[in-house]
Amino acid sequence: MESNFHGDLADIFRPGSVNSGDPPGVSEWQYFDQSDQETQMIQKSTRNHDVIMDHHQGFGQPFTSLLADPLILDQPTSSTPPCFFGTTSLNENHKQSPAAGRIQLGFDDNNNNNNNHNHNMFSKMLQISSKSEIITSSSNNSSSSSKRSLLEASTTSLQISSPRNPAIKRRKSQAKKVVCIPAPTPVNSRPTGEVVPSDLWAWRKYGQKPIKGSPYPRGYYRCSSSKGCSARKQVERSRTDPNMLVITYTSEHNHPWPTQRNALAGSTRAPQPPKTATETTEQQQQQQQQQPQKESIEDEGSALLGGGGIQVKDELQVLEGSFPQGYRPELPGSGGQPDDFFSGLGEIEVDPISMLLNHGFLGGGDDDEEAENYNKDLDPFS
DNA sequence: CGCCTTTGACCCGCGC
DNA sequence: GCGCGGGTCAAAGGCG
Repeated sequence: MESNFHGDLADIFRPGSVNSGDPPGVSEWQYFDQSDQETQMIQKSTRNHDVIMDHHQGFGQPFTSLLADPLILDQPTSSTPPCFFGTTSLNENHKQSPAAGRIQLGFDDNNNNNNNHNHNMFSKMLQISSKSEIITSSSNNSSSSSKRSLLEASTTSLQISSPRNPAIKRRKSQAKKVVCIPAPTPVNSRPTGEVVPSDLWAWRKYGQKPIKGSPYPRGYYRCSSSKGCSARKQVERSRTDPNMLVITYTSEHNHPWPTQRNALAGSTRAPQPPKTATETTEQQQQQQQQQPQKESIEDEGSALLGGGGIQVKDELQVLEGSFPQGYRPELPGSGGQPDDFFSGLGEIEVDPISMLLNHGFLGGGDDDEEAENYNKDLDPFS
C-alpha cells in the first residue's frame, strides 16, 4: 500500500485487508491512486462497506484518522457508513457535466429513512463516478425493495473516478474530498437547527454563495486553527436529498492538531442571525421543527465546521473521546448543548468507550500510531 | 481584544 | 473574446 502512496490528495483508501488486529472493516485499507481511478472504477458491494479516504494527513487528520472514526467504520449496530469519503478533483459534484464526477446516493430517495438519522446515520452511501451528478439509488433501476435490501444488507457501493486530467492545474480542478453526512432532522438539530458532527479543527466561515440550480447556498470555510493553514471546506446541502449535507474538503492542514482551540475564542456562541438574537431557544426550536427544510445551510455548516458556538467548544472537550478524529454527529437529543449531551448518550447504541476500544484507541488496540497520538494528545480520559 | 458571521464586490476558471 | 458562475476577499458589525 505504501508503494503507490503519493501523498497527495488523490490518494484514497478503502477498507481492504492490510492490517490485522483491527475490527473488521476498520483496519484494512487499500489506497487508490487517483491516476488509476479513471480505470479503476470502484463499484463494490460487500458485506462490509467501502470507504474511500485519504491515507495521509491530507485535509488534516480527521481524514487520516477516519481509519478509526466510529462514524465511518463498522459499527456493531450499524453496517453502512454515514457517508462517502472520496477524492475528486471536480468542483461541482452536482453539476451534470461530462467532466464532473458522479456521486450516487445509495439511499432511498424517498427519504424513508430520513427520520432515522438519529438512529441510523450510517444507512446512506454515495457513489462517485466520472460523471458529476448526484443521483439517488431511486433514480436507478433499483426498486425500493432492492434499495432496502441494499441498506439492510449493510452494503455500500462506491464508485470513484478521477478527473479527466489528474493534474492539479487550477483552483477548480483541485483535488477535493467530498463527504456526505446526514443533515439534521428537527429533532436532531440544535436550537439553531444545525447538526454538529464537527471535527476537531476550527473553521471560520469566509463566504457563502448561492449555487445555481440548488436552493441551498454553499458555505465556504477555512481552517482557523492555525494561521496560514490552507485547509478549506465547503458545506452545502445535497440537492437530491436536502437531508444530506455535502462537505467538500480542499487543501490540507499544515499544522498539527489543535490541542488548544484558541481559534475558537470569540466563537463561543451559536451562529445566529441578528434577527433571531432575541428569540428564545424554544422559539427557535419550534421554528426549526416547523420548517426544517427552510433552514439555511450556513448554520449547519458553522456547526459542522466547528465554526462557532459554545456548544461546539464544549463538545470538543467531551466528544473528543467519542469521536477522536473525525466527524461527530449531533447526538439524538443532545441539541448540541453540553448539558444534553449525556442524555443523548443514552440513545447511543454503542458505548463510545467501547468504540474506542474496538478501534484500538484506548488501551488494547494495536500500536497504531494515530491511536497513540490520540491517546496522548486528545484522549480526554488520559 | 480577538474571533466570529454576514455580505457585497471582485477575481478568475471554464464553457460557448 | 465574452459571459456565467463559483471561489475569495474584505469591510462591517456582533459576541464573549
